[in-house]
Amino acid sequence: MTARSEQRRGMEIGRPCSRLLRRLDRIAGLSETDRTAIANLPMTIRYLSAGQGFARTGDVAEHCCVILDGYLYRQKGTGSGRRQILAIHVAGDLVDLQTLHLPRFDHDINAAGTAVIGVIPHSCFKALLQASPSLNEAFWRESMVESSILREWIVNLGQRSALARVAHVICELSLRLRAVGLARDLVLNIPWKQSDLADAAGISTVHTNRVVQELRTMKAIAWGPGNLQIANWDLLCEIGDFSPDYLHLDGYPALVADAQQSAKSAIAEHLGDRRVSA
Amino acid sequence: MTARSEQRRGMEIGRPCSRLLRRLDRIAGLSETDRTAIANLPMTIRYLSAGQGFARTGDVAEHCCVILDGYLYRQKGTGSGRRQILAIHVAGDLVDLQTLHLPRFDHDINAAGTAVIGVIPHSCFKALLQASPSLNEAFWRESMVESSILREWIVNLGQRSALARVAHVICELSLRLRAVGLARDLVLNIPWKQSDLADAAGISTVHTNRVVQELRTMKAIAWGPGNLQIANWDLLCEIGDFSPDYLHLDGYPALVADAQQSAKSAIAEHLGDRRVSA
DNA sequence: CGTTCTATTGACTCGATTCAAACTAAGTGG
DNA sequence: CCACTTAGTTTGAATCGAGTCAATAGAACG
Repeated sequence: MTARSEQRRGMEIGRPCSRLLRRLDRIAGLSETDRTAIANLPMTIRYLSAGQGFARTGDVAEHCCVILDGYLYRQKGTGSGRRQILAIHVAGDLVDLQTLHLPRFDHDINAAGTAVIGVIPHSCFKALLQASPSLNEAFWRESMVESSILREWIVNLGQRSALARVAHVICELSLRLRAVGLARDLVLNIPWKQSDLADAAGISTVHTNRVVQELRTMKAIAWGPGNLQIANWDLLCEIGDFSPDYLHLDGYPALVADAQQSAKSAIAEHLGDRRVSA
Repeated sequence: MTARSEQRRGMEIGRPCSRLLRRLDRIAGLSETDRTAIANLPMTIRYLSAGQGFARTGDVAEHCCVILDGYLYRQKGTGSGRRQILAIHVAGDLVDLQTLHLPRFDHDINAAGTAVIGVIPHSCFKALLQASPSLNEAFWRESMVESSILREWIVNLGQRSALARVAHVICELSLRLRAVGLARDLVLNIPWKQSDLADAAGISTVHTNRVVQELRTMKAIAWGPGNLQIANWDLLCEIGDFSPDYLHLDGYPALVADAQQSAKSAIAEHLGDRRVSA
């Protein structure tokens, strides 16, 4: 574990649910009661090592979890031994709301890189939902947005070229991180291998490499070890046929505009290249 | 509109929610109160002509609907003018539960062939959910199963060959129909064009045609105008890498076994003649 | 300093797309 | 009843995007 990730981690643990709160608040508008209810949820902090499994197909869940730091991803294997990444979850995401109502897992959940999660028993969650109609509503919304993202992934995998798929995944990840206050400067901290990106985009590892190189050549991204910088947000969106509607970030008025601002300064700062004004 | 579909329709309208009830009951076990509550939902019957849109991207929904007869499908277009079918809904499905919590559509919903739906105002639905915890639970489950299906589609589009994709879609459709008492004999009444199947499987129309022919040659299916017969269920499942877990049909013990039975008798009865009577 | 994991490259192959044309079935109207 | 239309299916040929296999280059690690 690097010193940097330790530091990040320490920062986060101080206010475990801050990112979750921020999001729910923007989505549904929480009352003071709701906020304290969430803050007081009995939560066990758990550290996951890189790639460690959190749930496996067939498991019966008795807990939900909040991601405090790092990434979790869902994956499913095929009969022929391939795997597909189904969803990527970032800090502040509530993973496994669905197990409240469908406790048996039909896919795996793993950590991408090291991650810190807060584990909360189902019983507490159910009590919370019954007690607060507004939280109930907020969680419904979260679930529906998750479905919406799944649908966009279907479009991505079904209709777009390899280049567009990869660009799209990066755009989404970036915007979702910014929605919880991360990656403001368009630099994403990603512990992903290219093969992970490949399994998310449904293309081979080798081809992913070629696509990444092409995105680099186009000066749309810069990919260093452990972090990925978006060098040209507009261009990346165009390549990826990305439009943020499906994320339903209604509560984030200036987020997309922000992105363009940051993109411009990022380009000015880091590259000095002017390839696109579209 | 053919005489036959009129007849089917007439049958169905008599007990509008029977398929829905059947399903919810198996999923969650309904009380008598719940059953009457659902049966008494104020519902406007609406007939959709083939291909007619029910909702369009950007619409703000004030109703949910139950499919009484026929199929509805969700679709989304890309920037380059292609479209992807995101989900297929069959009789008994509750479409748009999500709009209760996320009223703005981020995709279109259309009828495949003619369809009959029951339209129910959001307000009535919300009242229902508040009044009955068990129905609330049942609808949560329905939503979660829908998500699970979306995830399987992601796997399908991301990792499987064209042949497998098409086979998989057919397997799923067949099993979901049987779960509401339709297509018992493995003959699916489908008003689909091959181009629809193509957009669901994320492959071109021409290639879909070749795949369909291959499935025919393998004696896995027989596809006549307006109906599709599964000639060899086991084979089709194998080709499509299909395993029904993700449908969470826990309440349907003998369904899959049934399928094999019906398959055998269906083959026995119909093998040889190609235009099967529904 | 070798071991190991990941990224990169090159050559070859193959599945799937595209374009274009022919064929079929089912209306439609004279 | 037949020519005309239209929608959908089927075929063929050419092309291309992406996969596979195999080897090399770097980076990280103990």
